[in-house]
Amino acid sequence: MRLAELSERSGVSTATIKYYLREGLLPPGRRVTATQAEYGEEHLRRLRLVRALIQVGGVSVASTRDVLTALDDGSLDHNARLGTAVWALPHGRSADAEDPATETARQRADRLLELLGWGYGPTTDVTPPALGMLVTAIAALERLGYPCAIEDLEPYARALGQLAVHDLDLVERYGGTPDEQVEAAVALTVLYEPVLLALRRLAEAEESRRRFGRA
Amino acid sequence: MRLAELSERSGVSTATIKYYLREGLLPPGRRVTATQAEYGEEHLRRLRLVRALIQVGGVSVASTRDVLTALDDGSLDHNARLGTAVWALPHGRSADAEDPATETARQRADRLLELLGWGYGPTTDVTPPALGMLVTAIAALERLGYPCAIEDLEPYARALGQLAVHDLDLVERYGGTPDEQVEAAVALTVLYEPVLLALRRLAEAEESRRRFGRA
DNA sequence: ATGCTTGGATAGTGACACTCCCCAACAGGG
DNA sequence: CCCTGTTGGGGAGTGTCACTATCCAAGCAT
Repeated sequence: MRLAELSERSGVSTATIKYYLREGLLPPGRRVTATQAEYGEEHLRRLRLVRALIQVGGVSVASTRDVLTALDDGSLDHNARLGTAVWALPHGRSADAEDPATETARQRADRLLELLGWGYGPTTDVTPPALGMLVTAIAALERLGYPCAIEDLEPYARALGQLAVHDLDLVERYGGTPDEQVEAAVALTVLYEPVLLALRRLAEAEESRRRFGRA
Repeated sequence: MRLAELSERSGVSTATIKYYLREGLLPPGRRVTATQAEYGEEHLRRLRLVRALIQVGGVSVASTRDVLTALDDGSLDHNARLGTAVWALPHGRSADAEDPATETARQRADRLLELLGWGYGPTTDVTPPALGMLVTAIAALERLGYPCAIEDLEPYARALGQLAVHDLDLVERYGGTPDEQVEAAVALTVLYEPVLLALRRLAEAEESRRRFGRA
C-alpha cells in the first residue's frame, strides 16, 4: 500500500508517518519508483505498536527507537532481546548518588530483593534501570517524611510477583513465534502499566469511600 | 528564611523557586520589605512535595497546581479534598469516543467494576479520570491484537484492591491531622506509582529468567 | 557612600513531538 | 504527448513545557 493508505488505515497523519520514517521508528517501504514506496501489513502493525507505545505508554520517540532496535536484533536470543528491549524503556530520573537518602534507599531495595530471592543480588553485577527507578522513588518518599520500610514494600513486591506470572502467561498465550512473543512482551509490559495505575486509583477511591463514608 | 536559604535547604535553584512562586505552586513569602520576603518551614515542606510530584511522579506543573489547590481548599471535607486532588492528577489521553474499540473497552471496564462491586456503576454518574485511563489502555491493547478479557483483568484488580487497603493504612499511619492525611494520600498515591512499576519490571525479569533460563 | 545581595519581572533556551511547505518525480486522462 | 494532480522526501517551522538567564530597583552591610 501507499503511504496515504497506511495513514488512513492507521489513523496517523502522513506527516507523522514520514517523521517516524525519518526517525527510524518505521523501516522504509519498498521503493517502487524514485518517488513512490510500497508498504505492507507489517508496516501497519509496527506503526500501531509505535503509536500505542508513544501515546498510551508515554514512551519517548528516542526510547521507542531503542526498544524496536532491540526487538529486531536477530543476533540476540529470545530472552536477551526481551531484556534489552525492556531495558531501553524510560525509567525517570536516575538516582542522585550524592544524596544520603539515595544510599539508604539503595540498601533497602537491595535487602528487599534479597529477601524475595530475586536475582539481582550477588548473582549479577549489572543494575537494571528498574532498580534505579525503585531507589529514586524510595529516596523521594524518605525525603518527604514517608519512610517506607521493607515490610511496607514487601506486600507490593509479592503481589507484583504473582502478577508477573500472569503477565508471562499472557505473553506465551499471545506469541506463537519467538518474534511475536518478544513483541507481545514489550507491548504488554508497557500497555498494562496504565491499566495497573488506573486500577490502583479506582481501588483506592473505593477503599477510601468504604472507610470515610459516602459522597 | 530568605529565598536563598530555601533554595539551599531544598536543593532547588532560586530561579526555579521563583518560577514556582509565579506559577502559584508555592504561596508567596511574608513580605518583610519591598524587596525581601521571609519563608517558613511550611514553604520548605511544600517545595519538597512539589519537587517530588514533578520529578519523581512526572506530574506537570499545571496538574501540580490543581492538586495543591484541592489540597488547600478548606471548604471541602477530608474525603472530597482527597478525591478532588487525585482527580486532578494526570491521566493521559482521554479515550477517543468515535473508535469502536473504545466502546468495547468501556463496556468491559464497566462490567469489571460491576463484578468487583466497585462503586462507579449505578450509584454515581460521574466518570473518574482513572476510568478513562483504563478504557484507553484496554482499547489500545485491543487494537494491537492483545484483547484483555475480564478474567485477564480481574486478578490485577483484586491484587490492587488488596494493596489499596495497605495504601490507606499507610495514609492513616502517617497523617495525624486531616490536612496531613490528605497530603500523605496524594504523596503516597503518586510516589508509589514508580515503586509499583519498578517492582513489576523486576518481577517480570525474575519470572522471565525463571522460565527461560539464565543469562 | 559603596558594593553586594535580594526579589520581581521579562524574555530566552533547549528538548520534544510533531506539522507545514516546497520540490521534483511520477501516473493517469484527454 | 501534454497537462493536472498526487506522491514521497526533506528542511524548516510550530506549540508546549519546564525551566533559566538577564535586568532592574530596592535594600543591607561595611
